[in-house]
Amino acid sequence: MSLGDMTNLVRMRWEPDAVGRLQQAAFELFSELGYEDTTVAEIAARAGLTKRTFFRHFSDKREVLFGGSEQLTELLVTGILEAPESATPMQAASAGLDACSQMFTERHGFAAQRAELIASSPELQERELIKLASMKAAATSALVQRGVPETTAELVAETAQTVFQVGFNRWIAQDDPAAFSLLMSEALEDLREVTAL
Amino acid sequence: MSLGDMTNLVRMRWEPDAVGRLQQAAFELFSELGYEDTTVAEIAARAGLTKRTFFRHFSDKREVLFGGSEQLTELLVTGILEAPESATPMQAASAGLDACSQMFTERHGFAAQRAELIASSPELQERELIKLASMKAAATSALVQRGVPETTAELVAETAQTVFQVGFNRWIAQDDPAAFSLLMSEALEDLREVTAL
DNA sequence: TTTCGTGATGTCACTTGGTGTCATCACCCT
DNA sequence: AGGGTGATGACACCAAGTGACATCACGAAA
Repeated sequence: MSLGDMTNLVRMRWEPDAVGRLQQAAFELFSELGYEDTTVAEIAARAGLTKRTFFRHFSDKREVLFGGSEQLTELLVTGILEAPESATPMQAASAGLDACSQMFTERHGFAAQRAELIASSPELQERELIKLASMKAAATSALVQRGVPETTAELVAETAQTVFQVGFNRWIAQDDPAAFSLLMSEALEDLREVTAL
Repeated sequence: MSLGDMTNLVRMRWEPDAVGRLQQAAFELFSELGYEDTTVAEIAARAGLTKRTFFRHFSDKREVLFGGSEQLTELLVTGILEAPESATPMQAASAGLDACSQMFTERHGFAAQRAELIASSPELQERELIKLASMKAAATSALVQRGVPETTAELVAETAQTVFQVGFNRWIAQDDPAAFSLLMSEALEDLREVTAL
């Protein structure tokens, strides 16, 4: 089988990083022409590839915009699992969100652009929502792994998603990339106040 | 063609209720063959129509399963708006959920079947999620209409969605169709406990 | 009764997302 | 130099949607 493949200085065959080129081309074209008016063939052409190759790297047209979601899920899950044993379920979930803050802080501008693009297309919104749901499911099972009862875990994960959605919207609506964790905490605090009534 | 058809009040042209026939045919075929393995042409054929006519009544293949969502949204919104003026935002949102209980209670079996079908297909899950998001947006603006500040309204609507998702899952997992409102209340109570920690 | 307008449907051609299959080509290893 | 391997290209194909135009069933007016 393959032995001497990808060294870390990676010189892949042909032009390197087909995935990256496709993502870049797609982001540009979606921004220029709009999602619906961009064709997969156009994306592939700008990346110097063909339609068929696009679909070898991405399961569908939307997926090209959702590259980092697996890593983000992993950050979230490990953040939950590595929370102190004494932490309540909700505190563990918050730790999970905090563990994601670096990823977001480094890409404040990009995240905002991307969010705007997604907001412009129902198809992309649908995909975004199911990605969030998938992360919610991952968080649930991480909580269960911590010994939290299933029903509680589901509720906490659902609540964490609420906190994230509210906090994220506030985060991209302001200028400070580093405010991520703070805004998440504030969102949770506001949620407590609102449900208390 | 058939003249003595079944309508007792309204006599539509050709066979009556094309929309209903398409919904029925789609639900049957999705259950029999699965969503992905059912073709729009097949659905239309079973309803005695053509593919083109299907797309005149439904904007896409998924939409045929989401008929009642506008009415449900209206129930939710009027429930929120008609809550007593003294109600807190969260109480108003709960009143909105309560206003939906009749709709659900009457269709416990159907709702469960439908939920199972949706759970079987990512495409359908995406559509379900965006419908929920749309209802959340409607709830938000209803709350704003009540004088609730925008940020609070968003948070409350998001929280209400959490309550609904948890409560709904518990509702279809048990036998009593009438337990809807009760399960919603319990979900909110559980959420309070969990976030308090 | 005849005619006419209207709305729902059928027909057909077309674009695009997505897939299966096979050929090709660049690279690495022996 | 030759062989294996994995990424790509080429091509045919299916299904979701859409636009344009014809058609048909009705109700209403003449």
